[in-house]
Amino acid sequence: MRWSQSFIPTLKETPAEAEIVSHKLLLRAGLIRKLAGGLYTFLPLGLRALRKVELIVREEMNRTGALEVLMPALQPPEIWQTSGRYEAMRDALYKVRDRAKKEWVMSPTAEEVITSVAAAEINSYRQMPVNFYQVSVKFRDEIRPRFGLMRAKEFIMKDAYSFDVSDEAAMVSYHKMYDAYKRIFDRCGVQNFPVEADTGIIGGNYSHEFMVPAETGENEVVYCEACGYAANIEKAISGIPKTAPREIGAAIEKFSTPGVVTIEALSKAPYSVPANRQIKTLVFIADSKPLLVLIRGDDQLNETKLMAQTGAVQVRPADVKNPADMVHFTSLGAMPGSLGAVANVPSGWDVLADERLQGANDMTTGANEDGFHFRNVSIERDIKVTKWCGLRTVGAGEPCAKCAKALKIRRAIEVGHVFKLGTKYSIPLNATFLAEDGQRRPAVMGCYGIGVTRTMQAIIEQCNDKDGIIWPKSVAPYTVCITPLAVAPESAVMKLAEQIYADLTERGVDVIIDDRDDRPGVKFKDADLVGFPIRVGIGEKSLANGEVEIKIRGGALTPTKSEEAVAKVMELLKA
RNA sequence: CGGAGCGUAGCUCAGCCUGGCUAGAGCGCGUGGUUUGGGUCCACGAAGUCGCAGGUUCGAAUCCUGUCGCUCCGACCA
Repeated sequence: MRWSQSFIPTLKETPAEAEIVSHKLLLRAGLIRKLAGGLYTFLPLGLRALRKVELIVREEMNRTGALEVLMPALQPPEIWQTSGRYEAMRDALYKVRDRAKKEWVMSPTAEEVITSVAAAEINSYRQMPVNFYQVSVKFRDEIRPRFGLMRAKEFIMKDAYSFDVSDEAAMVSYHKMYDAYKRIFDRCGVQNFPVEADTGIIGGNYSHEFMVPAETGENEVVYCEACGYAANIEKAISGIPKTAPREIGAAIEKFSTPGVVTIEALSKAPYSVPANRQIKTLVFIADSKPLLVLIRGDDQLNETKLMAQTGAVQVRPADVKNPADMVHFTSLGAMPGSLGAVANVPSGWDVLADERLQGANDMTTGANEDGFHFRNVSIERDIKVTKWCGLRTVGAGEPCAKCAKALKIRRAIEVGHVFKLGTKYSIPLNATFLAEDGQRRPAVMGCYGIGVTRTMQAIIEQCNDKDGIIWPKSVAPYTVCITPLAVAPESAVMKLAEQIYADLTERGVDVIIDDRDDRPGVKFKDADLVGFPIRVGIGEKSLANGEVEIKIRGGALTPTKSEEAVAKVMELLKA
C-alpha cells in the first residue's frame, strides 16, 4: 500500500472525548472515528488490525475443529422468553419493531439461536461433540458506553457454542476452548491470563475469564503469585480466618445508641465496638422479594456473589428514597443503621450470612429499633440464618485459600470468557438427542466469547509508548513501513525504496510505503504514532554509505547494507 | 436513572462572569515561496446557523427556560 493512496487521518492533538491511552491512540492514529457514543467507524488501518485479530481467532478456532457459521443479528423475542433471558437481560437488549409492529431483538449473543438449530438438527449422540462459532456484530444497550471500543453499543464478538453428550465430554470441549483462548491471546501479542469467574446471567457453573492486565481495566482480579490462583473479585475467595469466638454465655443485651447509624460511629467512644465485632445488616430486594444480608462490620459485600447465591434475575439494595422499599424498613421496625437480624425479622424473609461470621459471638448489631443495638450477640444462638455463603469481597494481602501466601489485586480488561453451561438452554429449548443407550437426553453445552474489537483496543492499551502504538507483528495493520526521505520518482532514494517495497510485497509482507512528499519529521512521527513494528528508513545520508536504516518500533535503529535490507526485514519478521 | 462538567472553524481551545461594533488563536486545510534526517519558516486565503428551540432585551456566543448531544463519577453490565 502507498500511504498517499490510503486514508490515514492522523491527529496531532488528542480529541477531548478520549480518556484512556488506547482510545486516544485509536483516534490519533486514524484507526477509528466516532459516529455517536459507543458507535465507531473502522477506517482502513483500524479495519486491517481488526481483521488480523479475527484471522488469529478463526485460525485457532478452526484448529480445534470448531465450525464457523453465521447467525441472524435480528432474533425473535420468543426464544429469549423461552430461555428466560428476555427478563434477565431486560434493558440491555436492543429491541426494534417492524412495520407490522412485531418486536425483534438485536442479538447480544446467540445461545438461543444456536440451541434452536441444535434442537432441530442434532438428534443423535453420533453428531457430537460439535462446536459452532461465528464472528459477528453484537448489540448491547449499554447504559454508559465508554472508553471507545472497550464498552460500546455495538461490537464485534466471536461466540462459540459446544454441544456434548455428557458432562465429562463437555469438560473436554471446555478445555479445548480454554487452551485455544490461551493461544489466541498469546498470538495477539498481549500479556493475558485466565481467572476463575462468575457466570452472571449466561448461566452455568464453571467459567473462566481471560484477562489483559491494565490499570484502566474495568475488572479487579485477585491472584496469588505463589500458587497461581487467580479469580475475578466477583468470584475470588481467600483463606482469611472466620471470626474468632470468645467466651460464650453472656446474655444478649439491648443498649441505647442514639444517632449512631454507621459502623464507624459505633466503633468510637463511648461504644468502642471494633468493626470486626459488628454485624453489618443490609436489606436487598431479589426479584421483588426482600431479604437480609449479614456481613462482618469490617467487610464489604460483593453484590455479584449475592446475586449468584440468590439465583435471582435482579438484585438491588433497598433504598430509603424509594417509597416502594420503605415498607420493608417499616416491617423491620428500623431504618438503615439500626438494622439487625436478631429480633423482629418478618417471617418469610431469608437471612443470608457471610461465612466469616459463622460461629461468631460477642457481636454487636442493630436492634431493629432506631437508636438501639444489641451486644453479646452469638450468631448461632441469636440469629436464624437461612443460608451461610461467601459474600464478602476479598482484599489485597489476605492469605491465599490454596497456599496461604498473600493475595494481590490488580485491574484487568476482560477479553474472553468461557462457560460450561450444562443444560440451561438445551432443556428449555428442547435440544435433546438419542444417546447410545437409547435414552433421550439434553445436550450439554458450553459457550465461549471473545470480544474482538475490545481485544484490539486492549492490545493498544498494553502496547504503546509516548510516541504512539507499538503493534505486535501479528496484528499490525502493516508490519513494515518504508520511509523514503525523498520521493521524486527518479531519485536514488525512491528507486531503492520502490525496489524494497516490491521485494517485500512479493514475499507476502504487509508493507506500506510512505510516498508522501512531506518532511522527514512528519513521516517519522506518523510512523511511530501508527506503530508499524518495523520501519525501513531510506535517506540520502545513509544511502551515501550504501545503507538503509531498519528500526524496530520502540527499539534500536540498525544501519543495514541496502542489498541486505530485505533479508534483514524478513529475519526480523520471523523473530 | 442520580451527581458533575462541557457543546464556539476539521481538531485543541479563548471569548461568556460584567450583553454592544466585522467572533478570535494555534494546529489542520488551499495557493505561492522557502526548507529538506524527528511534526521547517514566510505570505496570502478558504472555513463558524457560537448544539437546537423558545424567552428577556433596542441589541444575545454571552442572561433565563426547555431540549438534544458528549465526557466524567455512581448505579448497571457475557
